[in-house]
Amino acid sequence: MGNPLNLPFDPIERAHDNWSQRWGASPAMAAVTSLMRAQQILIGELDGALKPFGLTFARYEALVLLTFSSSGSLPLGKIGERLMVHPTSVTNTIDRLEGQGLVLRRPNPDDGRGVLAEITEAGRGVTEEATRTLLDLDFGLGCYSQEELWRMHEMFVRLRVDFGDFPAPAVEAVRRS
Amino acid sequence: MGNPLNLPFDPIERAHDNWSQRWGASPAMAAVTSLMRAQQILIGELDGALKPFGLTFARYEALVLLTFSSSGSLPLGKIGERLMVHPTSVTNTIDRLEGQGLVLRRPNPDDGRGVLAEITEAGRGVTEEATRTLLDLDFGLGCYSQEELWRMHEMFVRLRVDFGDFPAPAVEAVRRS
DNA sequence: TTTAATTATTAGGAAACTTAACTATCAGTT
DNA sequence: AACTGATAGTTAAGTTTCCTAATAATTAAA
Repeated sequence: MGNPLNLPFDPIERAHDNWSQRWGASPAMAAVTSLMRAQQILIGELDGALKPFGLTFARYEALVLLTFSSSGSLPLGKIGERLMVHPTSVTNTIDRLEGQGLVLRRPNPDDGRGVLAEITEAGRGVTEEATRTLLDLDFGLGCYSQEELWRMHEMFVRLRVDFGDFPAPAVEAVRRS
Repeated sequence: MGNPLNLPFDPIERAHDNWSQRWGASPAMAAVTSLMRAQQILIGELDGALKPFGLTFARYEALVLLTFSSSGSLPLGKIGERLMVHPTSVTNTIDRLEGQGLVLRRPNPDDGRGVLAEITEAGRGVTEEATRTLLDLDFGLGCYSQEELWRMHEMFVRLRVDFGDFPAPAVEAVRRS
């Protein structure tokens, strides 16, 4: 359902109009509904673009994260923390990437309980190609200007801080607005 | 993973900083990543709030849609169209709601192939209660002002139009900004 | 040192999406 | 009137991500 709908009207606008008559205008209801749809569209777009590489956006993010590490490897727990996904999802993600030869598991020398995921050369290659593809796509957000994108990002920072992802950033970090 | 992360830093900001060093600043990358996280937080919040009613946000939306209809019933296909979900997901959603006694299936008198989902009295009651709960929650968006929420909504309208959900709205529809 | 916490995996299940095949029925054409 | 093609809904199999809970191994703290 990431596909074009081609409806003659905006179903969210119409839902909100009906909603207003019973419960009063709720910009929050309109915003949350259209945010959900936007996410659905974008994940469809990104996953579609990554399909030729055998990747999903989640798996792509894991690969990119590994390339950021100087050793090319990270404990699985760290990966989950950084990507904000559940430990069982990390296991699954790394399972797949390992099966594709883009990553390999090694015991963590610093922690006998732990496991490192290490990106392979093939993994690095795929990451580069996939990144070029996504950049060409503007990550699906080509209809926005740079300024709008930063504004959107900062809008979400507020939400994420509010829900306890991390402490409110220092003021200088909001310079780009 | 809709839970608070309580990290000492913003993992998305950090990822973007690393990203910038290799591929250059990409506000689109930052925006899409934080949008995904925002969606994850919000769906967790909404589903959590609806759990006491035995609902998910998707099932709640289906109920609300039915209450909007004068007859309290709609063909399943229409439901999928309005909620922008896949036909097989509609079948599943209505299966669940029917199992809970909130909805019942009837043959569509106007189309021998079709099926109507009709909301029950129990369904109407649950919808009212659930709605009050979500309104109290501001749909998880309590950290924004009304103006910001409309701006956010309109931002997503642009994306949705761009991806062919529906034709660009007339200018008067953007009056609230 | 005993206890408690952490790391990762496994298993079972929910929810939503995808593709594909299938039944019925409708609608347009010849 | 019959044939063809499209539509409505279901079913099935498989993917993804989440959840809870249990487990084994190891580490850290009391």
